[in-house]
Amino acid sequence: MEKEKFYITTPIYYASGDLHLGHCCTSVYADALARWNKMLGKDVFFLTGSDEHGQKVAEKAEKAGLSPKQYCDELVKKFYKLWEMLNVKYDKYIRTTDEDHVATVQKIFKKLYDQGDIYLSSYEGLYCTPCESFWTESQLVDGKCPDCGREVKKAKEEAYFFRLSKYGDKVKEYILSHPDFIKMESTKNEMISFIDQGLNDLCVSRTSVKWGVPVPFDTKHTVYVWIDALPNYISALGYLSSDESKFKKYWPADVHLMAKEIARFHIIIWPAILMALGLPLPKTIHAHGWLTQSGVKMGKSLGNGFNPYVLCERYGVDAVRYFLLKNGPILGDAPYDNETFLKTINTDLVNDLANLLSRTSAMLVQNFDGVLPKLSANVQEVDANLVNETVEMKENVEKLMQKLETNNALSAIFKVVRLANKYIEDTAPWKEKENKERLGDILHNLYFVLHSVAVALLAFIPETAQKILEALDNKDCLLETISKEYNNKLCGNKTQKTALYQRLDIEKEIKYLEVDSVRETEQKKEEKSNHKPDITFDDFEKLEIMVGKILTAEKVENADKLLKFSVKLGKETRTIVSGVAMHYEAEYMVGKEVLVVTNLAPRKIRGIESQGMILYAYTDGDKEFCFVSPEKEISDGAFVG
RNA sequence: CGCGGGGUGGAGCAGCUGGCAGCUCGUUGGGCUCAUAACCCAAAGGUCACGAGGUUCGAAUCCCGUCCCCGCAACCA
Repeated sequence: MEKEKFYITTPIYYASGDLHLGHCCTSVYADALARWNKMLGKDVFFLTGSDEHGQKVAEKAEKAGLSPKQYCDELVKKFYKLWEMLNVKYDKYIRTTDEDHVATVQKIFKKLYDQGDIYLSSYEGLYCTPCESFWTESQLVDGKCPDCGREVKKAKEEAYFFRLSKYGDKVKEYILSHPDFIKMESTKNEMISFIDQGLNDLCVSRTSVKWGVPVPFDTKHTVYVWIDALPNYISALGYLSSDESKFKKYWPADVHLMAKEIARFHIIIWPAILMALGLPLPKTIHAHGWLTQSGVKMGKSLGNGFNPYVLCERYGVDAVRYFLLKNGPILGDAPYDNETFLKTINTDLVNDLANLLSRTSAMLVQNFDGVLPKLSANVQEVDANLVNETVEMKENVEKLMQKLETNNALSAIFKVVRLANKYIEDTAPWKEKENKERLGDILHNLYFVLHSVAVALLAFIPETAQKILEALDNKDCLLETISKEYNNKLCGNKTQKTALYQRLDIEKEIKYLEVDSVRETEQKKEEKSNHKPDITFDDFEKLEIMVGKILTAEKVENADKLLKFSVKLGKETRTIVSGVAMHYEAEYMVGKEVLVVTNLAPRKIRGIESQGMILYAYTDGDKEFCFVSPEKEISDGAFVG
């Protein structure tokens, strides 16, 4: 009989910078699910990889003085290293620069074009010639290119489009008729309402981006991310290649795992592409939440991602894996902070698990020279309860893993660890030194629990689980061993006294980690402190800055951030709109003296003409923010220079 | 009326296909000595945002209204 298959994927991470703890969360999560399903005897295929095309990668490479491919090659080495470090054991690592992937993408593109699902049209927007970039109205700064500050002009670019609009209803219908398709109810609602807003056809090629897969029949275009990155899930299996055996075996995917910000692409665009190709859709898409710090998403763009390399090196892989699988954002968002991380490790892994092994192994060594005695026939109620709970644990974990809930599965396992610690209190083995049979039974049952727990943990924290099995001198690692029958026949293994983890000095470690993150943010600051280019005195002279007195202030309707001021500047009074509603109450501003740039070209904001700009002082991300006032009261209309 | 998520003991969360309010940490008191100052027990602590609102024999859980937080969108000279 053929084995049941299980195909699980992570997203292919974008190769434009280092990975952070959030990426680790997805990958470790996927790894645990893959390992678990292997233990269930399934034929598992676990795919991960990297997305290496696009403008951003090309730019990064240029800055580093490398070709895009060289740049990716270097960066991807770090990715490999991270997954190796975290014991993420994938079956295939796909890179979008792989030749066979490129070939598949081109075939897909052609196929969709030939059948009319991709068509040539034009993309209209505002174009900056030197930067070779299109911008939308709202991206412009001062009506000019946000990158270089130069004029943009309306331009049309020839581009290929995918008929997404044609598939919206079908995708929606599919979502509604397949309750397991999207794990998270909230995500499901969001996606449906997104579809209901109406879908536009999707631009799937660029002529302005050179670093990408060339459109096979029109090579001045490159394939844009949708048709390049998303099909990795099937190109990795050899779809449309000379050998489709893997594709036939593993597709459709059982689980696509990802963080929620890319849910939309996987739930709407990807299924539409698959439908166009006439392929079955993945069974489950699970878009998990984010690790957050004080409510903010943790990521490289914010410069506050905690360094997974540091955490692994100092506390061990399994500490990180355990934390991510237990406290990570398996469903909604989850807060991360160093203290919670350290406490979780100390409490669960050290105090509960490692200590259980320590005390059990110590007693076995002291009283039986480590050799596990046979179970007697005198089973007491406490014994039976403990064994039953352990066997039940296996069933619970199986159910929870079926639902992809590693956090609850781990809770179920550690519940048994606690029960075992309690069992020791209840049976007080140290009082049974004279009664070898009873003492033997107690330790035997504890041994069984430890063994069962270790087996159950193999998917989650494999290194630790393996160490426990070694300490127990036991090589059986099948889930079937978590049973009464197995317990009954256990005996003879020679346990060694083992300390799995050292207790962490939390205060000391917090300091260590803080120092580390301070170091990191300082580096980031330095990188960011690029000053603007020098200007001449003449340039400066062009500015007219005056002291103004705020006469009235009110909130602008339908805009969260805007306040509308009337500002007295000597004889004249002007209307100025400013984006500070998040920082100041309107009433508070009335009567204040502020500095105003008075010769800035007027601009309409939300229908109101703003005739100048009020100056503010602020730090990165507006963490500190204030307006600038003269040191003492001075007549409004006074010049600043 | 833009879209969406959320408001549960000091902290972080679960419960939300309705039936005595639960978990981890923290706090207080006690126990044990096999174990890594670990482990075990007990206690305190919540009118489950608000509405003397609706449905129901019964609501944290379903419906309605209000307030507040957080994302996205809009907007930021």
